[in-house]
Amino acid sequence: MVTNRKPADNPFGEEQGFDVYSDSCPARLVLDHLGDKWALLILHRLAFGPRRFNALRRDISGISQKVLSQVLKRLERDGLLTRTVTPTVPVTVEYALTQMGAQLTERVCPLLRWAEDNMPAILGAQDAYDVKQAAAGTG
Amino acid sequence: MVTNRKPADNPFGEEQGFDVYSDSCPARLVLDHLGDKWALLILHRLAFGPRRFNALRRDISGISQKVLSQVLKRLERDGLLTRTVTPTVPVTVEYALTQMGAQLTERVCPLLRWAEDNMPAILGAQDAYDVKQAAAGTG
DNA sequence: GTGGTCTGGTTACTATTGGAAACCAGTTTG
DNA sequence: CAAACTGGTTTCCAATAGTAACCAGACCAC
Repeated sequence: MVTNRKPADNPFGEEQGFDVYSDSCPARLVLDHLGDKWALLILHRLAFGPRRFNALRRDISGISQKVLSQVLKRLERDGLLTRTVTPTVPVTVEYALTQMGAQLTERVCPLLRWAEDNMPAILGAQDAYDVKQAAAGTG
Repeated sequence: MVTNRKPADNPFGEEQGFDVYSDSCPARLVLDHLGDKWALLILHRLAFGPRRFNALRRDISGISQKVLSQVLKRLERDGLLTRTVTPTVPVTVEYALTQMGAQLTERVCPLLRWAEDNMPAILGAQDAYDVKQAAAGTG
């Protein structure tokens, strides 16, 4: 059941049948998966080209095997990447973006770039906020 | 302490000092917040213009007061949005994107648009995957 | 003046998830 | 036989997410 709510005050007017604001909309399912820093990092990393499990693990410092495994499985289920097992010895498993995954990643890259570029401003904002909060608590 | 690791096989060559792949990089902090479907939805919603607490709550079906409150606070701390309390009666609290938040949201919108546009393909992929998994389990 | 509604939250409590570390299985190397 | 590579799964605990209830101030109806 797809929702078709189109808010009257939506200046974008771009909805085409799916509405992420509705909790019954399947687009939320994607968002649930994207709402995951690891997924964003993995997609972005695979934009560099296909990559094997342990290579990804080493690339993305801080991710655990379990989580990497889980997220890769999710992304594969979503059709965003493919998992290719090559029966070499030891077995090698290569992950690569599908065309759909590549399209999505095109939208993800600017986001990560922005995050990298704007870190100083954000850290400054956090600092200012914390100072203000501390002052409010003190006074 | 900012990491400067620039993988040799990075075909983008776009890093400018921050590296989201490193767990010691502050850019991860942003990603931690973006890695949150609610944050993405809220930012996208505020792109439509300033909005009050309960308006957002009604817009984004499924979000609870607690989570909305938490995420708004986080985004405010990051300097992505402002919280303006107007001492009317009852008190009204308006949330609006900062310039920085608006910039980020520009990058978020294509993502949500893509999610909406590509739902059929993703649902199809999920279905195919599940069928394949079930068959593998049966056989 | 008592109850209900609006505003915008906070506070329990619980279910789900996230993450660190251990373990598994196959093969090669020492 | 042990170690290390491959790519995971399992176990356990802590953190988080979500549900529902409660709070506080001011308005309105009665």
